[in-house]
Amino acid sequence: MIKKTRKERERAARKQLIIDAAIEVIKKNGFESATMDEIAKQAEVSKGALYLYFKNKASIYLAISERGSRLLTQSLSKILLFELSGLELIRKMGQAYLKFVQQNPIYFTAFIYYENLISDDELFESELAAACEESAREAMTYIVRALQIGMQDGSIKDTYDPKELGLIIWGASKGIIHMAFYKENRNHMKILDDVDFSLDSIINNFIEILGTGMANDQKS
Amino acid sequence: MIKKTRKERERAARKQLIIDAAIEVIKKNGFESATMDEIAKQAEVSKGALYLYFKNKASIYLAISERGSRLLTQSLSKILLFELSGLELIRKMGQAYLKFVQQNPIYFTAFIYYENLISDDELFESELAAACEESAREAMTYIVRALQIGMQDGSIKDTYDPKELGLIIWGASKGIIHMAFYKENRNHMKILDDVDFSLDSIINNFIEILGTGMANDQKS
Amino acid sequence: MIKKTRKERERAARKQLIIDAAIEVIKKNGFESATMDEIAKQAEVSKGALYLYFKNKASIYLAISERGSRLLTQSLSKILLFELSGLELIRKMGQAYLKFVQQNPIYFTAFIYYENLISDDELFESELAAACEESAREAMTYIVRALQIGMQDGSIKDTYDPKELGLIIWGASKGIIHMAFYKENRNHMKILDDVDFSLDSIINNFIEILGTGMANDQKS
Amino acid sequence: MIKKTRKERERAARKQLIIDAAIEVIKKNGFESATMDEIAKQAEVSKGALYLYFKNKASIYLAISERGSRLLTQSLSKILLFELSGLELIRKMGQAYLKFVQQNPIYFTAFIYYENLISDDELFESELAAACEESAREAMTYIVRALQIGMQDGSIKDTYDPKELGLIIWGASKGIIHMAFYKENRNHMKILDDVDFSLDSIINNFIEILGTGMANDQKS
DNA sequence: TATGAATGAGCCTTCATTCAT
DNA sequence: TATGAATGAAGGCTCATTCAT
Repeated sequence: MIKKTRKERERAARKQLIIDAAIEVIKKNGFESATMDEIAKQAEVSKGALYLYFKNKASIYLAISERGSRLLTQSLSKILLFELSGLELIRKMGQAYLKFVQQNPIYFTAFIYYENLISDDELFESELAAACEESAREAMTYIVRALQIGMQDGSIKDTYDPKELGLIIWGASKGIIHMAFYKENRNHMKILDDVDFSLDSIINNFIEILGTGMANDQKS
Repeated sequence: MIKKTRKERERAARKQLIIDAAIEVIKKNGFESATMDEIAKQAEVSKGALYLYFKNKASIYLAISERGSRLLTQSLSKILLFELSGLELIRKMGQAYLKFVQQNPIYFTAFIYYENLISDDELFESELAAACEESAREAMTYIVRALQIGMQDGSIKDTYDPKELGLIIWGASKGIIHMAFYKENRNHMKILDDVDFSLDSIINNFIEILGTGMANDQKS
Repeated sequence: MIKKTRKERERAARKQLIIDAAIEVIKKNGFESATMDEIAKQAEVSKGALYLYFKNKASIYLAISERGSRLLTQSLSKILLFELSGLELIRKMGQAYLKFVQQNPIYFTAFIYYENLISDDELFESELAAACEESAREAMTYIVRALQIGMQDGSIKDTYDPKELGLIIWGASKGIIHMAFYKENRNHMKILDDVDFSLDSIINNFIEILGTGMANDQKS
Repeated sequence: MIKKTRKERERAARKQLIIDAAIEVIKKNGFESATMDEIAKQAEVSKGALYLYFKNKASIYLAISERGSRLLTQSLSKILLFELSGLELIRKMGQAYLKFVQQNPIYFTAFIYYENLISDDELFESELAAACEESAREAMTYIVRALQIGMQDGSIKDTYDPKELGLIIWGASKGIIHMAFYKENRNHMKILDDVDFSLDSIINNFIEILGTGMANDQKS
């Protein structure tokens, strides 16, 4: 029994090493130009071995996405442990998202690439894709939970459906962070150069706006 | 002089035809699988001619992005002509953005693809890339103008820097619309399946939240 | 001594199991697409074990041929036991050949494949190849015997050399049966579609022609 | 008009050159081990150019078969021009078949390989495959014609259906010649070593047997 | 300016065989 | 004897780009 479990562990560990290697290679040249040869070399493994652990190149990329989704979702899940108001939880989640993307830019790129990959039906029906979707749904649930908490503790309006609100926050945050991400990692996107504010400032202001609105005097 | 100008006009027209053809091809199979052969055939032009008008394949893709940026920016520019409050202008701009993406999904995909392309420095320094950036900056300016108008007419809080606020709106809208786009065009992204709300509802609510905030009773 | 013999018996038995497995795999997808992995799995044996019993993949294929040759030869050998005229024996042998191929199409395909394999000198000099050749020679001998019997009992002309005649019968039968085989097993070979006659009819007529000739009135 | 025709002629000529090259390569190492690289090198053409003229590796092989079928059929067709009895025509056709195979062994191997190739449906439905089938049918027709002539001039029994008889002759000849072919081209097939008779003798005797039968006194 | 045939580097994937355990 | 993970050479095919005409 133990023996089998050890084998499985080793196999899983090897898969992780390959994913690590793939990430390294992608960091250098991007997703499109990464080759199986390079990944194999980086992983110090034969090219054939890659196919022992992954069905094909796309599967490796999917696995990167899956790991990223999992890590991000884990990080969000821990925020719910804090004793904070719902609004504060949402704020913390936004910050966690930003931090995650800043520390793991490759995963964010993978998320974007993922959306291309799963146009392929076969891939879409794979276990890994299912895991990605499940992670995303889980992350979404944490956001909705925080919103529901906020609606109960009075920190968040209860005039919106929490699910729809969650979706809005999710999508908008992704957009903001995507923008922030490009500002930090590439030297293009000149629009961003006109504005000097730090990303943290932008994110914080974004969350504040989400909270209080940008309209003046909305009560009167 | 006139002769040369006519030649230039013809050349520009031919470029547009090639871009049209490329868009048609991409519509069928996506960016990654479009080939120069197909584009040439669709444009009813020889493959060699493609290189007479564009430096390489990436340039064609860049040109698609550029055209998309220009069209979107034009559409935003016209909104400033309306006699509306700043907040209303922003709302209208959001709706225009959504409409543009819904009617021209290919350009939106091109924007995303563009971000990949310009990792290549040589491309980044091209005229086309400059035009893209310029369009984006222009679009951004229209948003900032609308915000400034709103701050003057009192419909928008003046506690934020209009540029930063513009950036936030721009990024967040892009995120929301990206999400909406995938929900409409692909049948994956299971998170979205849990929520039934129409895109219009999501966008409108997003804009409303931007306007009024989602926090409850923040004055008291 | 006995111990060793048992080991040998077990080894031989295992070889047979592997051959069985290989045949099953080949039945599914043909010779060219059968892989050692599949054969090992089908044989419920490790891939490494395959190489304990056979030098390489070609050897397995050779072994299939060898078994086929042996079975066919056995079936021919039994015909000599009948108390029939030489001509009748030949007829019976032809029918036996047809029956064998119909019941064991895989062996027939293996014979054809075998002829490709033994282009490789190393393989050609193997024990298995020798066994194949020996079986074929044996089968040939049975045919020649039948012919000799026929020449003695007067049912077959003695104007031909029995060996040469045997060769002719052997080759021609193989051709007829090959054709018949393809007609049954594949849906191509459109020439065959123009003719409706049953295989049995063709074979029987072939044997009759061999016997009586197709020329008219050759005596007068 | 002429210009287009010339292009087409050049294209056809280039195709023939590639087929020539493929034949050369196959002569050296057999069908299975010939590679596109080698064929390209032999044809003094880039690998990519191969795919300009042929869809596939299989298509090249098919084209070899097609050329072989055409040549053989042409050679058979000319025999019908002779003023001979039907039986003599058949005999001449047999000899022509043998001569063809002796002079162009590669085509004969191609015929055998062809039967493997067209298991693939897509290939089977190709134009080239249709041409092969058509050639075979044409060859068959010539044989049947000769038989019909023989039945009219009294040189061949009219008790058989000419089509069925044609099929029998076709299949049997192929078998004999296949055997003869291996005897000449490979150094295996030890059965054949026991018999010293020349191929011509075997073929001639085969045709004679077909004509007169091997049975003694078949009238009584 | 226009053509499209030709190029050839490059990629993913397969699979027979080996070898440490 | 048995395993099966690992190897790595080999192969078919694609396609952006070039260049002779």
